[in-house]
Amino acid sequence: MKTKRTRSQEKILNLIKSLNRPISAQEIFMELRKKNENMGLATVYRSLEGLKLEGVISMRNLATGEAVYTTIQKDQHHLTCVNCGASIPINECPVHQLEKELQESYQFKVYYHTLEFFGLCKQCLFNEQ
Amino acid sequence: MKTKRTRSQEKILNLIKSLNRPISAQEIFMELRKKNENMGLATVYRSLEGLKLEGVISMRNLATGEAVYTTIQKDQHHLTCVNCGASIPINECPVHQLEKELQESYQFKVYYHTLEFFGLCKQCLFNEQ
DNA sequence: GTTATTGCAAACAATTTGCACCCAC
DNA sequence: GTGGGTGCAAATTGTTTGCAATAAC
Repeated sequence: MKTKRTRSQEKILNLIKSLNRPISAQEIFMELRKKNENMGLATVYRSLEGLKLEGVISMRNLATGEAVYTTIQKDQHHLTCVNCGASIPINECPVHQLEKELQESYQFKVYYHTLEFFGLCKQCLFNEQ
Repeated sequence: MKTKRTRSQEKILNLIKSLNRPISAQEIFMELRKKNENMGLATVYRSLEGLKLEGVISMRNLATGEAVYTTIQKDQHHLTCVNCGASIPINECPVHQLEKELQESYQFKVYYHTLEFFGLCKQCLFNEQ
């Protein structure tokens, strides 16, 4: 929607693009500090808000409730263990066709989707008995 | 895994079962209070933790970060608007087969999955331009 | 009597807000 | 000079923890 970005948004977007892992707002704050590109924590949150709205980054909540951000990577999903919180990436994704259909039937512009499986990982399954 | 539940867990599970909508921990606390089945907020959280581990309830995070709980309802997914936060339920779900395969290939006991689409709803799409 | 469960209040952590300052145009 | 963008600190909110009191077996 909006086209012009603030300097802070650019810095953050660059950082996120340069990583290939999800990163939390707090981590972004610290990473930028390391690079001497200091920025207030509030600004980090405000910038993420804008980028999210623009549809260039995705957000998901970890088992801890903490939110992490990435550039929109199609079809990177996870198995999350409700016991230990482990997050195992998987590659399969069967929702392309559905996404297309939803856009039309609901007139909803889909930026991305999250698909997460919750349960017990191999280890916890073993330890729990 | 565990079979015996605490009294608090039973109360909460009953409440959750009696609703057919997701409910937050805070709301559970207040609902129980209304029913004169008072319970400390900490106990609510501790009980939910146990039920989650047992695999009888599912948890998902709203756009606000707040966590809501339901009995495990197969295939109740949502379109979530990144602008206004609206959460539109949909019925379609194309991941059954995959879920089965994942259980086997990762030896991960899947309790449930979440599938959420993020983007702009009809209204916000319209207002943003 | 021993162990698990609970309530309360304090602690915590992530996020948001208020407000004064500042920089770009 | 005006307005959006920013930093800082305080406020808010959801959740977790410590501990003493209580209930279950």
